[in-house]
Amino acid sequence: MPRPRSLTPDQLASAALAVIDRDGLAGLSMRAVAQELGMSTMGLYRYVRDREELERLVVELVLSAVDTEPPNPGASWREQVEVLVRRLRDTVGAHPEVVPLTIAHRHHSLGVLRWAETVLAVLTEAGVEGERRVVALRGLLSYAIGAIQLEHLGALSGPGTTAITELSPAEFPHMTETARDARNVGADQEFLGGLAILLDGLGV
Amino acid sequence: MPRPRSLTPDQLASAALAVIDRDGLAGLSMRAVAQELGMSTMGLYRYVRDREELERLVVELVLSAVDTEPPNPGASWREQVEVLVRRLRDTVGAHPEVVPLTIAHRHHSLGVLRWAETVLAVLTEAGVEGERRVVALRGLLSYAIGAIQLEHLGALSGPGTTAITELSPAEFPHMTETARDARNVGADQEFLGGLAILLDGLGV
DNA sequence: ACCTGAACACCGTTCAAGT
DNA sequence: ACCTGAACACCGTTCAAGT
Repeated sequence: MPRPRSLTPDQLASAALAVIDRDGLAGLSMRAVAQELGMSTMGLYRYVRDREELERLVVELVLSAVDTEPPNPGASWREQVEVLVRRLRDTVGAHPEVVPLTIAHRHHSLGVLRWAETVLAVLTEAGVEGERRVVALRGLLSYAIGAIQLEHLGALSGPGTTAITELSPAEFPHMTETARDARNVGADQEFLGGLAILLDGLGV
Repeated sequence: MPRPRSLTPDQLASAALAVIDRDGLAGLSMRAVAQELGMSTMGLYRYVRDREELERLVVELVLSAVDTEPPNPGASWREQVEVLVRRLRDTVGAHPEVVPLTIAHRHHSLGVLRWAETVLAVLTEAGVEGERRVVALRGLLSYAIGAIQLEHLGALSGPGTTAITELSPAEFPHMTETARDARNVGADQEFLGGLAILLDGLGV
C-alpha cells in the first residue's frame, strides 16, 4: 500500500473504466491506463499492488453507483424488490464489459453488500426469513447476473436469435418457433418478465 | 479451414481442457496446448484459425456432454425441467474454469441448442407458449448461468460468507444474520432452492 | 507442399539506474 | 526518497526459411 499522491483511487478507476468503455476489456492494460493518465506505466504501481487491484477498483467504482436507498416504503415488497433488482441491472448494464470483472471481484464490493442489505430488509419485512431468505437473495442475484450477461452477449431478439431462426425446423421445432415469438420481446420485457416469475415464486 | 491430419477437433479440445483443468483458464495458451499434444505451437494452426476457435472447441466439448434426452416422460413438467436444469449445472460445473468461455461462445453451441429444445418441449407440453415461453426459457438459462458462477466463485457457506459474518452488524444487520443462516445451506440446496422458486413462479 | 522456429508486437512486473 | 525506463518472461500470430 504505497501512499497515493496526486490521484485518488476513484480517478485511477475512472481512467481504467474509460479505457474499457472505449477499447473493451481486452484493451485494458497497465500501459493503456498509464497513457490515459499521462503518467509512466510503473507510476500506477504507486497506487495499486497489481493489475488485479486495479480491476477491483473499477468494479467498486461501477457497483458503488448502484442506488441502495430503500425504494418507496409505501410500495409492496414485490415492487420494492423489483426496483432494487432493476437498479442493479441498469447500473451494471451501463458498462457491460465490466461484468466479468464484477463477478470475479464481487466479494470485495461494498456496493453490492449494501445492495444486498437493502434487499434483505425488504424481504424480511415481507416475512421471508431463515434459509428461505438465504435462497431468495442468492436466487435474485444469480438471475440478475446471468440475465445481464445473456442480455449483453446477444438479446433473444438480436442477431443470435436470427441464426436460430435459420436452424433446421425438423431438428429444432420448438427453438425455431420460440425464436419467432422472441422477435416481439424487448430486452426490458424479457428481463422484467423473468424477474416477475421469480417474484411470483417468492410470493407462493 | 486447413485439413486436419492426425488429430480430431475433439482431441484438440480435450488437450486444451486438460490444460484448463490443471492450470486454470489463465494457464491456457497456444504454447501450453501444443506442448500438451507434443507438437509445435504453430502446428495448432493447422486445425484452428486462432485462439478463439480453440476456445469454441472447448466450449462445444463441455456443452455437448450435457444429456439432452427428454427425462422420464411420466414425471410432471416441473420435475422434468428440474432434471434438465440440474444436468446443465452439473455438467458445466464439472469444469468451472470454462464457464466464462461458455458464456462468450454460447451461440455457437449445438449442445446448448439441443438442451434448450428439450426444455421448450417440456414447457410446451405444460401449456407454456408464446412470449411467456420465451421469457421462461431465458429466465431458466439466466438463473442457471448466474448460479453456476456464484457457486464456483464462493458458495454462500464458504470463506466469502465468513468475511460477511465479520461485517459491522450495525451497518449490515440483515447481512450478518443471513450469513449465519447460510452456514447450514449447502450448494445443492441453494441451487435447487432458487430453481424451486422459479418453478413455483412458472406454475402460477 | 508441409511444417516450424525465429521474429514481431504485445503483456504484467522486476529491478537497477537515474534524479 | 522518489520515479522510471530498460529488461525479463510471457503471450498470439506472421512469415520466411527449412525440409
